[in-house]
Amino acid sequence: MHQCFSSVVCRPYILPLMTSHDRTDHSRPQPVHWADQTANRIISDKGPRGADRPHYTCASGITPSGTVHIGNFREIISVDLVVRALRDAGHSVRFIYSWDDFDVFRKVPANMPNQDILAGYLRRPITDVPDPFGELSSYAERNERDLETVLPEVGVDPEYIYQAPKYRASEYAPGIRTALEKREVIRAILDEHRTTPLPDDWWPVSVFSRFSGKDTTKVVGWDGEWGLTYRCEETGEQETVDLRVTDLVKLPWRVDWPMRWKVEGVDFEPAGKEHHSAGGSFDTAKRVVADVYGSAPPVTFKYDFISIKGRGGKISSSTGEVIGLAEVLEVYEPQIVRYLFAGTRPNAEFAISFDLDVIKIYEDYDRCERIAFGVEEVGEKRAAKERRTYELSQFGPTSYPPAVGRMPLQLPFRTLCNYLMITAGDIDAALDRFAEYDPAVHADELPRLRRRAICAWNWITSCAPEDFRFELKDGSEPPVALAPQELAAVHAVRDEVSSRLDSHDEKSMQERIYEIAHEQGVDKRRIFAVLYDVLIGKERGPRLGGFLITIGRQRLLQILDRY
RNA sequence: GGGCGGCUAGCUCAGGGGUAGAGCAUCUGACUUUUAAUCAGAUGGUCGCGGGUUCGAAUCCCGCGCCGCUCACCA
Repeated sequence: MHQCFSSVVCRPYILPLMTSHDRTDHSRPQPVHWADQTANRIISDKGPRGADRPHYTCASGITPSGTVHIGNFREIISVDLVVRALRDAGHSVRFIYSWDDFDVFRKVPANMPNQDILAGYLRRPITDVPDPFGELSSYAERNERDLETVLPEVGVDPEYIYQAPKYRASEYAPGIRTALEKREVIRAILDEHRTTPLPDDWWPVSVFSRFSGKDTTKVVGWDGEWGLTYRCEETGEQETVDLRVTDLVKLPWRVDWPMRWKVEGVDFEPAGKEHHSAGGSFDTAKRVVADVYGSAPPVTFKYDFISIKGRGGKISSSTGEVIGLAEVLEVYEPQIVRYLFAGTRPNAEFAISFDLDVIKIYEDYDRCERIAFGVEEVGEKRAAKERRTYELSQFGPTSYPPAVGRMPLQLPFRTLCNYLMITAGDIDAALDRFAEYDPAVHADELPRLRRRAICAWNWITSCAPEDFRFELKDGSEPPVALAPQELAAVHAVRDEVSSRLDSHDEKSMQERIYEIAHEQGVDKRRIFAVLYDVLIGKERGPRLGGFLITIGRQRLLQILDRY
């Protein structure tokens, strides 16, 4: 049993249930994957499904107050993985994603265009802020759409809930009224952790002014039922609204969150570490949902932050670049994005790398796949974990095990990069260079293979270190200056290529280079440096024997004929 | 000040009462040494410190120490 999961957050609600069955049932082994462990916890904490619980409800959500970045994505994918685990266990699940687009626009993010236009809309609900790109109906929708468009690419497809229309249609009016009725209960809960107590005239609601559109208002009274009176601080105007029809009132975050748990019947929702400490918003929300709304808080866990390695370092820099899911998908294929998150415990921080680590991640994933298919043998415990991680990384109709019934063709990332550099990014030409790749056999895998190739090429052109990159010459460049013996060696290589390249394999070609070095009296280290210089203008390069064969006779002669 | 997490091999981390683990690094060997290539093998740790429980503790309990994060505005 993981210590972190029995934190104070849930203790009052899980203890009675756990003693009744799961804890005492030793016949069933603990699942190896955190998503399955969480699913089990949801089932045992929340009880079996039944008439009043036809499905488990798993929730995620965020304020679309800016570009949704990869750190925010951790929450969504974490929920998705738990949803998968519940469904794999045979349960019906509702997966909701709440956009808090009735939230206030507090500051203009650096990565948005038309900054001064946006600045004019501060303190209004983000659903009323215009799209700075001038395409969609609002700033909120811009940020929502950007994420909603890309999520299906990683197999995530929640039911979206938009809070602005719900608030404006007064769907939450009963919840707001309850908050007003329990004003002092809420105040007491929030005050417990505040340095300065909430002022006497504090109310658990915020109101957007009908006169200014902004939330710079003050509640001046409540009639005990549906009538709420506020004053607009900007215009001095005052009016009384009916909660059942007004489109101006919302709950503050710490009350809004538990209210929605109650309304949607949320059984599970994780939260970032900024929410998950004593006095944090989850901590107060779980008390508010219990003491104000009379409902048990969801099962939860805390997820840690994501950092970025090899590309600026921060997810969201003040200079404007934001690393979102779309940026990660430029370099990592979708299953590997899932693999990154499925393979890391949520409460562990990790970095998404854009540097040389990318190669290792691809290799790790391919190994995981081999283990999952039993092609590579490891210990049973490790195998079980890798298998499950692999399963959770797959999605869609070709989910594990694939319909074709065999392990997908693996194109090693490093080799793929080399081939792409030789073909200057021509993906089909690069795929053709793989001996294992047979268009007739692998036709159904072509989209996936192409996707990997696109990622590899993106990585080479925008992330890979200079040392790694090369560009094959085309023969139009001025020849490299060489000593006579070196020139003779190059000629010998040219002759070899011209007459016998096709009869060589990687190894024999490599050996032939050594022979030529010996025959021409060139140092064996030196001949490699010379050939790399001639071919790609660098001192080092991919292992030469295979490299020459890969480049092919025609392109080699195009270059070598200059000598 | 409160809360959470970490402290295990040189590095990154897994393990969580029963002989201390992996990858990378290092070293040795192989491939007539070539992008941080591949293969075989080896070296390497008082599991932060101090107590306790136990036949047995890296693991559970108590205390302490660093390091980091987070809340105490807003969300």
